Amino acid sequence: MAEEISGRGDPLKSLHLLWGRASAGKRGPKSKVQLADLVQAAIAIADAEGIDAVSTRRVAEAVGISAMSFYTHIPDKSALIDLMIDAIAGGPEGAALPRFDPANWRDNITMVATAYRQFYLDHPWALQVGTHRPVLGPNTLRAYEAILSVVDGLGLDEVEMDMTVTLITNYVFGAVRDVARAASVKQQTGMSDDEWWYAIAPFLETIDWAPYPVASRVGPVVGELYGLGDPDRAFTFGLERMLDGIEAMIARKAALRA
Amino acid sequence: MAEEISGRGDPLKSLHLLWGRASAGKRGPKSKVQLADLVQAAIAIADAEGIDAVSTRRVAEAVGISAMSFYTHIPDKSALIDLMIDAIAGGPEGAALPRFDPANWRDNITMVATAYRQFYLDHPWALQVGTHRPVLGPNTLRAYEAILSVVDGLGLDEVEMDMTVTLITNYVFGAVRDVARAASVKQQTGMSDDEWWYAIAPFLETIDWAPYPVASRVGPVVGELYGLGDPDRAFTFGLERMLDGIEAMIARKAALRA
DNA sequence: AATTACCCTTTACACCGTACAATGTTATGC
DNA sequence: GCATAACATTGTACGGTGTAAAGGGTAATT
Repeated sequence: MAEEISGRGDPLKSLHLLWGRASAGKRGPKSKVQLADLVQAAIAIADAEGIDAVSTRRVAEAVGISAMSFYTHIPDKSALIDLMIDAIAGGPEGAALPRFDPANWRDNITMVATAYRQFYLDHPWALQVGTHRPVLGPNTLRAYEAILSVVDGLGLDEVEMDMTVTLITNYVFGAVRDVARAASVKQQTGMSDDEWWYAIAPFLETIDWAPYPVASRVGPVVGELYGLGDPDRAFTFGLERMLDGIEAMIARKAALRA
Repeated sequence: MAEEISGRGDPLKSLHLLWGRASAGKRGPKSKVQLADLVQAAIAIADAEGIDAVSTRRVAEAVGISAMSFYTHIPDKSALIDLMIDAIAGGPEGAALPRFDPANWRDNITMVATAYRQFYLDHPWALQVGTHRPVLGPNTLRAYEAILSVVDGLGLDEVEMDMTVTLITNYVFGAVRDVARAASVKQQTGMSDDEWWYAIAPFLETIDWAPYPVASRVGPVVGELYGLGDPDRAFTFGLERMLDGIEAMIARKAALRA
């Protein structure tokens, strides 16, 4: 299994585990470990060494059970991934959602987008998990509720709200990918960005740049100022453009109503 | 190797292969296969069955050489991934870049963004490849040149141009992820979205939706109209918002100059 | 003719996810 | 009290992965 894909196994089994509806097991011997132990161990491994290091064998060993005992608690690896995703979506602890004042919608979106970005920066391995089919766990749902709330009360209809949320999450996902991946690539290759550029620089000088006039003009300027680019600044820049675009839509709808 | 990461092995080896500077081998017997044969075979497998199905053994077998013979041509799997990415970045055939008229910049960006999206839709496995460190092959560079060109001549400085390109590519990447992933998930699970929803629907009715008021209001409306959502419409919607945001920036800069 | 450089191959290792069967443990029904 | 059903845990095994190591064959160079 090369790529981790959430929602791969029997969806119902994952859902039952996500919502704590596992049958619990009355008859046999007590479990040596809890479901949450396995999930936390897996997250710890992923945070420390990346998602690649998370194998069923390693997780089982980490909590002190044998490789196959893992499957007593979790039906397959994709269910483990689902549980990991929902667990980290919970954030540090189940804090109540703040009340968002629509009047400050720009600040609200900025706050939510930044938090969403931080989520991925804290657990960059989550980027590598395919989440087309949403992990419908309690924490994931709460995150969706939060981001929907910040576009509520702006005069948008339901479909526009959903598409605006999609716009925001899509942008954040794309924007965080580079910076988070940087860490994981370095982890796996043991080579920093600077070392990498230094290694390939001599070769780049042998390339004929004539077919790439704009790139050869822009590239050096950007590189000199920011190295590989300043992810924080690029994120803020893109977010501002997006907010301006959303503002134009809100203004247009308000004008229509007047 | 669970996740494919480009630029993992010796960067110089990949670069030499990308630019056709491989030593070619004068002394020994003729190669039974060409480098391009291996790359094309790997792409065919990935297009048909996803990146997971691409293993060095299968690629070697597909072109008629033994498993280890693969390593005569390509130093390791990450180099193969690099070559695959650059090969598909070339598009159908090396067509010359169109001249972009800055006056039609909205159309230009739309065209490039749509083409970039189509690139991922044609080869969804490319989404799963970590590309933090760019694959600096000729075709990839040409694609970067193209997208930089459409933000050239708009009155932006080099850094703004780069960040605008980043904004666009980030959005497209995020936007295409869902729809492309849908195909790959279905491929791996053999379950369509409808089947999936049908399977989990009974469970969803047992959930207490009170903590998720906005989601439970928006979700059904969106779902009824579009099922899991209309990716094409969502893409266009987000792109329009982004263009509006870029337009505001261009106007502001023009006003400053006046 | 000898050497050298190169392509191809077989074998092997350590890892992966997990199917299967066996063994041990506990709460329940009689 | 005891048989039984339900459960947890375990070792073994299979087919897959990337690739290191070593050896055999072939063709151009010396």
